[in-house]
Amino acid sequence: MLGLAGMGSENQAAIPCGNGCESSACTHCTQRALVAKQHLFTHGDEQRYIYYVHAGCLRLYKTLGNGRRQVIGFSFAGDFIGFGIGPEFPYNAQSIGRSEVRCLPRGTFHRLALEIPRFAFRLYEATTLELAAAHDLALTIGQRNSAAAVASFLLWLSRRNERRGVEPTTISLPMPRTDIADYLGLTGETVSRTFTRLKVGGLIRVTRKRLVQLTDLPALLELAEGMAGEHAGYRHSDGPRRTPH
Amino acid sequence: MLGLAGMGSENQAAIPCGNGCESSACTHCTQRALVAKQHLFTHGDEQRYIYYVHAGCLRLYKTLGNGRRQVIGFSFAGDFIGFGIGPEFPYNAQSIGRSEVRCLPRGTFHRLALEIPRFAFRLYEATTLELAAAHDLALTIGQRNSAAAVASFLLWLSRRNERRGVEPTTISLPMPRTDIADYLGLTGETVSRTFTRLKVGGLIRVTRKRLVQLTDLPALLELAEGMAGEHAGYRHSDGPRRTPH
DNA sequence: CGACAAGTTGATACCGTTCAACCTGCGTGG
DNA sequence: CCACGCAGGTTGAACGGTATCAACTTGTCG
Repeated sequence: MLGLAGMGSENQAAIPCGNGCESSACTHCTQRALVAKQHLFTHGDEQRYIYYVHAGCLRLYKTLGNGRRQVIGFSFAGDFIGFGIGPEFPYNAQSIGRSEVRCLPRGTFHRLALEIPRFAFRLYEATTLELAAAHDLALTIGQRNSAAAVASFLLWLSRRNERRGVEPTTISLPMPRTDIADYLGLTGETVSRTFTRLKVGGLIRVTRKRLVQLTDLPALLELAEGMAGEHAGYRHSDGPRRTPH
Repeated sequence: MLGLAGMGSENQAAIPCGNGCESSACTHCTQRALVAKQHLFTHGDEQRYIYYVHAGCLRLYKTLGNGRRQVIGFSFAGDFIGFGIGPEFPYNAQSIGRSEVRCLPRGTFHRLALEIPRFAFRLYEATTLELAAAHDLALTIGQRNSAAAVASFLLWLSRRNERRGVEPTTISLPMPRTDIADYLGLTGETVSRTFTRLKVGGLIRVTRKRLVQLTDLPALLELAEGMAGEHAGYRHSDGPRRTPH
């Protein structure tokens, strides 16, 4: 019903729009193609549409007055962007490479929500999943060290693959290192260094810079929880420490 | 209508329950009194109720395998706790001091949502506000240094006061320093040091440890945005630096 | 009052940042 | 087709903000 079937991502709300976006909400939708680094919208823009990513990948981010940037999420094909009720977008959405989005007029979207309870309930559900993802992000940024943060990032993408029936140990990273860094509250250099340490530790294998193979999932899981045991491949530097961070 | 009037907090969804919780959702609600440090629920508990904080203050937090804790929010009187659709709570809710909550059976809550579109839409709105707060938290933890983080925390409480018609320059902190620390991704010691630096800088005045007066809002706003100008009271240590953090 | 939790302050260590140099890969245009 | 250019990525050295550990002070509640 409604063409809003299930959820896909835990990061961006994902309500697959059926085969080709033929849901009732999509009746009057327009398309938009974006080139690399082009913004779909920026912080403060009037919220006119809710977007559905048909192809490509976007980064969602907020900035501070001094220019520092926090990536708050990535939107992949099949994800929705722009749930929210304020008059303006509270963050920026920018295409990473080339991408294609469908624009659903906010008005009809919300009218449907008020007419059809199940529809509104689905919006509630979807937002709830995004909220859980945002809480996980806070946990990662605030409490995980660089290794744990990168590990949990990779595992997140792995679980995402799994949910979509894709091989969960081979991961493609559409985004540059700096995006991963600004997502995890680190710098590009630190992310790069962490990748190589995971690599020499035998936990991952990197090919073509945007392709990663997870070769030791149990170790990655332990790392992500901050339980960097002595047994497995990865050891932080030299000598054990009390409480790393 | 419905007894669900407006929003109160940007942190926890706040739909004031009217005067005394006489909304239709509250028809069969039960009460629960909590003492200091008592948990309302913990991570993994079955989600049976949605809670309404009638008095007191709770901390919501998640933990890592190694024991590190991330506070993801504070729930004050008038806030709701426990929106979400999964079978289990994805975080812990613990009373800070003494508090009192009303328990709304999740089933009737969701049944109402499916029967009454406006109700479901309100849930969607409320969750959306929580999501924005979670994104702000990620920005704070990931990109603000300790001074900026504490400043934005105080300003958040100030705005909260303002919205409730309370004096926005006098702030009470029901939570201990360690909670603020785990909320901002810092340690209690760092929070304490930051408070005293703000104090000697003349930006705040601290009385009785849980009461703060904001004596220089413009400077706090600049600090929170990372634009620690040379003019105002607060200067980080000695000598200017390129990009602090 | 007395005990214990919470908060402050100090000394030191270190993880991640910063700055810088270099490498790599890919798209563009001569 | 190769040369060039440049963004993205890696690696190194040094600095510094924050964590850690520890001692002490303050506040609070029974």
